[in-house]
Amino acid sequence: MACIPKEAVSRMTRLIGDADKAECKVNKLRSITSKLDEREIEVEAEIFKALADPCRLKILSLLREGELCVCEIMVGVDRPQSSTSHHLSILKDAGLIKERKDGRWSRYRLSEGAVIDMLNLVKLMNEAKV
Amino acid sequence: MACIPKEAVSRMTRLIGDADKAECKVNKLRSITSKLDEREIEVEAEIFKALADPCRLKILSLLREGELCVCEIMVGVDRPQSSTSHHLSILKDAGLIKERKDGRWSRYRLSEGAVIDMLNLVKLMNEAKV
DNA sequence: CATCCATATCCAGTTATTTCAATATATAAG
DNA sequence: CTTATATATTGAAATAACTGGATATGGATG
Repeated sequence: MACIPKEAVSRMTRLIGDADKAECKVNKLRSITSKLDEREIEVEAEIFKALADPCRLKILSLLREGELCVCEIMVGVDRPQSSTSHHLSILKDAGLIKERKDGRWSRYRLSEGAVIDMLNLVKLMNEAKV
Repeated sequence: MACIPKEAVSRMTRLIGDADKAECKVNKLRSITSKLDEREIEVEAEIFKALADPCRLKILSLLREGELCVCEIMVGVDRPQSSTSHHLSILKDAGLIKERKDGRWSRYRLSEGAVIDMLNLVKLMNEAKV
């Protein structure tokens, strides 16, 4: 309850007309968000944040072709090493890609699961917009 | 070609062993990213960015129940008016929600299409992580 | 047309992200 | 055990994003 918006409650009363019904709706709305797991939402936002960068989306496109090591990804996205490595760690922390150490090389691949579905979906949404 | 990582190319030669094969792989990797539409990726990142905030995820949860006006959303997410309005405009610009003006009230609803699938998918990914 | 009211926009302060060079770590090879 | 090499981490500057109060906009109402 960071800032109880009393202002909004009175607006709702005007909107709905009946003070009791408005009160009821307030409780209903609050119950929806209070049932949400704060931690879980945080993690979901983290996953979306990892996807919210053009360079990282390019990395994921590259990895659709299969496992690649960092130097190959650098070439694919045309970025310096430290930058590439940083993006990879964000994707890994979000669980979108997996790492496999192979001597001094690090090989990355897409995580099994919903990553590809996600990328396909957003492509669909984009087309729908236009 | 912001910064051609020659360093990476020589690494790839060492990784692959054969200089010709390495050259070939470089071209293949570059062709993947050069075929990507820069503008399209930008828009996709924009969509993910809109989803990458806990408050906005809460708003989308609220709207799964149906159309709501701004004052109701304020109550649901417990944020001041300007903040709520700002988040709504980001979601709208990304095409995730639609607005309907009704006198001086603004009513928002989820866009038809893939929004809900997206939210369900990320929930799945989250569970898979744990 | 003056006023009220719901929402949007602007603004300034704060915090988070991106970027890349420089440095650190860690594996391999001599 | 010293050197070379592949990647990770750090640090610092630039940019972008979030927040909430103040103000503007635009519809409704008298």
